[in-house]
Amino acid sequence: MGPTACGKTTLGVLLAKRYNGEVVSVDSMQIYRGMTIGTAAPTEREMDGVPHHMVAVADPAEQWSAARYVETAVPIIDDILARGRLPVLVGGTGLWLDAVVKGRTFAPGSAGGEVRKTLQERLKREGAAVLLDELRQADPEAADRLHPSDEKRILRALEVYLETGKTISAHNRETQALPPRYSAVWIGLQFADRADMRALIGRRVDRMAEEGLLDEVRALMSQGLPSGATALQAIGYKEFLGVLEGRSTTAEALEEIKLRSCQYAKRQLTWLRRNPDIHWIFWEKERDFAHAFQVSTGILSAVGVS
RNA sequence: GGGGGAAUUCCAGAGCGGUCAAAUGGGGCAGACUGUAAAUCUGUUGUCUUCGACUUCGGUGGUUCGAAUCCACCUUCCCCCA
Repeated sequence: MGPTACGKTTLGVLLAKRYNGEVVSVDSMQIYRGMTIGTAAPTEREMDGVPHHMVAVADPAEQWSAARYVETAVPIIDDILARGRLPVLVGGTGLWLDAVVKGRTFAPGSAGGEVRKTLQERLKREGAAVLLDELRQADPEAADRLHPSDEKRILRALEVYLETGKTISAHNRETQALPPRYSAVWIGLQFADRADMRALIGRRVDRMAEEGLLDEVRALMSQGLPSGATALQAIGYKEFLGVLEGRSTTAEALEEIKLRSCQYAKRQLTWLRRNPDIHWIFWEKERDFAHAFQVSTGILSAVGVS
């Protein structure tokens, strides 16, 4: 794992080939169909004959979530293991990665549910402070932990309580106590110098445009996506949508995409950095896959993977 | 050639004699994160070892107890008339 553009896809395939493995993508946007260019999803050629799972398996109009991902991916991973092969999880969506590997469960509560709808309306009408007070009655622990501006999480915490009668704090405690689902070897990629990462992201975004990102966005929109679709949260798509609608120029959109991508990469690093189990490989200037491959196999053989 | 306007901390942009190291936004940096996570939220951002001290608001002088704020000149940029 690692931030965008760090070379996860390539290294993943190399390792899968070496260890008789199959790649399982852990990426909240690559799961959607028709978003190959903008999410830098692996192409047929990049896959190089290695089976890939959880890439382009979902309708972009659908609402996927971490929980749904886990439900779907775990049987696939188990199947790979049952066939005596090695699952190589490749991805940069931190929450999803942790949820799969560490075996965490999510409290119920559906996105389209009544409870949420009601809460959303109340949030709009009464404000977050009121909901936070209410949460404090049921779950003072969560209320203390949450920032008053963190509307999303206040809402969710309250939702969990109303839906299940159990506080989200209690749920989190229980799920964190569960043993990890898999004993994974974590390998992380990142640039030693942030400027090099930025440069590469810049080049990659330019290439996306050349490869026809605008057409991809147009095709996606012609399917009539709901305006709130999760897929449209993807960087690159929302910006190019603005170009299609004449709100901005291509040049402006490209700058915006580069910026957002760099910021996203930074957030990914923040998430990953707190995982003490990750073996980090640092790129100096250019990405050197031969080197990374060598280091990775060294790490893997040290823990007995062959 | 004549007339007018502007120069502010990384950027944009407030401030228009004291309460200004200087609003606000952006960017940067750091952090959080459990059914939207490529999303969302938070902190911080002149220097120094804290109370605090010190150096900043194009440049140089001046007025004043006191200036980013007033005056003069200089430099650069913009606009208008020729």
